Amino acid sequence: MSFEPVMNMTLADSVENSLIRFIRHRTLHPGDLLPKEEEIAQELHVSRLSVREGIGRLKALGLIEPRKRRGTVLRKPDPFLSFSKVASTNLFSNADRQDFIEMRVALELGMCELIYMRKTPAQLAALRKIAVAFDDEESDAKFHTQLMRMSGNHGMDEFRAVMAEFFKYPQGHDQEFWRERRDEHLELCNVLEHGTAMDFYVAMRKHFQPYFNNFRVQPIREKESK
Amino acid sequence: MSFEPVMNMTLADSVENSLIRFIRHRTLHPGDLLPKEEEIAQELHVSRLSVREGIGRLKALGLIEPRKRRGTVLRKPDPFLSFSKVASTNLFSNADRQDFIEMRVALELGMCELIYMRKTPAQLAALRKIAVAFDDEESDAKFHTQLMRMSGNHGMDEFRAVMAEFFKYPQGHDQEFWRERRDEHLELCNVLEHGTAMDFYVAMRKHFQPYFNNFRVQPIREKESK
DNA sequence: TATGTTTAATATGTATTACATATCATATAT
DNA sequence: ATATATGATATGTAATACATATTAAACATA
Repeated sequence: MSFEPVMNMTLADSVENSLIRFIRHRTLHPGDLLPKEEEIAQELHVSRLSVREGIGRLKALGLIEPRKRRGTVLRKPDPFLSFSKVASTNLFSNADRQDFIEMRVALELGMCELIYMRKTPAQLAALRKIAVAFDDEESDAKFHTQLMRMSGNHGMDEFRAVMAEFFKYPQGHDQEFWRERRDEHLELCNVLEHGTAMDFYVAMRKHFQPYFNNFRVQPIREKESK
Repeated sequence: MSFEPVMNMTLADSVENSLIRFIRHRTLHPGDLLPKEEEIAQELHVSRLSVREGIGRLKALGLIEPRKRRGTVLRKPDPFLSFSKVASTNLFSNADRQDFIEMRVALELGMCELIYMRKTPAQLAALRKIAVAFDDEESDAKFHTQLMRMSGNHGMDEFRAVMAEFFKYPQGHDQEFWRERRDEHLELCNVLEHGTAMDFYVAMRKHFQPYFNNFRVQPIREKESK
């Protein structure tokens, strides 16, 4: 059994929650306006300062965009903006990073079928062009970026962009390794064009083998201190 | 061609960025302390208020935990905390939600091999117990939660918890549908225990067929206004 | 009519000051 | 050795005042 930390909310925290609830409960949409800071302050019986702190929080989350004279306007939220900010601090543990790498590989594998379903001749041509011009590690990233774009899933694009920070090839890269990657990329193009969806999955799985070699097999993990 | 909005940074925004850069550049770790608000204010030539706003932002992102008399202490960041907050506002568009559902299915599919690699007899037993006791839609969620836990990827757990909000079965659910799900769950247990990794993937892919039936096939998406 | 300019109103942005409050560290008492 | 009191200190909250940007309306210009 473990204990939860005692509730320790400041007014700003409380305002932050109130604002979020307000948005959901009123079913506001991007473009809508929040009430004036002064009004909110009166409503919640706190000073305008505390309201501003709460609003600042929502701004950090990318939920709103305060504008002078106009008011505070709701934005179409970017799901991965805050994740990107958090990631940029470099505060994640190695265990976290490993989790992300696994998730990234899993996502790309799981997207195989969507890519197969939605591929267009133009996109295939672009992919093949990248594969042919294969040069270095950056080309590899380009190839996979294009592949993910072909999934037609916009969130996937963003997620992968954030992941790029954590994402390096496990082993050092010699010429031979990259030549193999290049060949595999070309083969992936062929399979994607002429094979079945399952063929494509199998090829992708093979392509990711270097990662799987590095994934730990042990089912038991040390419990994080939290 | 489209135009970017003009740069419009407030002092608080600037402080927020400075703090993030500070953390990364000094390679601080969870548990470390930020300088006193007053000191930061002097350093950045802004008022303590602006510093507090910036600090509040980082708090919204779950990066820090200010504590009286002690100072502002860095936290082990929770990668999906802010995402969860954003999601709870219900501001996402339907297109976003669809993306998330696709990502969730993709993740679960892509995790198949990790689950297979890391499964333990105890976990398998627990999974089978859930499958046998299958009852309603909630049981279904339980089953998949347990499955994801077996991937040994902690981030995956959290991600799925957030996704749960968006995640409902596409069609309405009659008795027949749930009976089928139950049978498939039991079959998944069998395959996971006695089949190959590929067998398991195929079974999972089949299990997710209802979702794929709902995924659009058209490769072209309307461009969001952003 | 369509485009500039001026003006005033207004909501957010910033600073200053003062004080409240929680908590750590030290000293003291039992 | 444990418990209690005390003071120092960093964050939390409030009130006030003013700065600044932006909108909308009125007006001017071509």
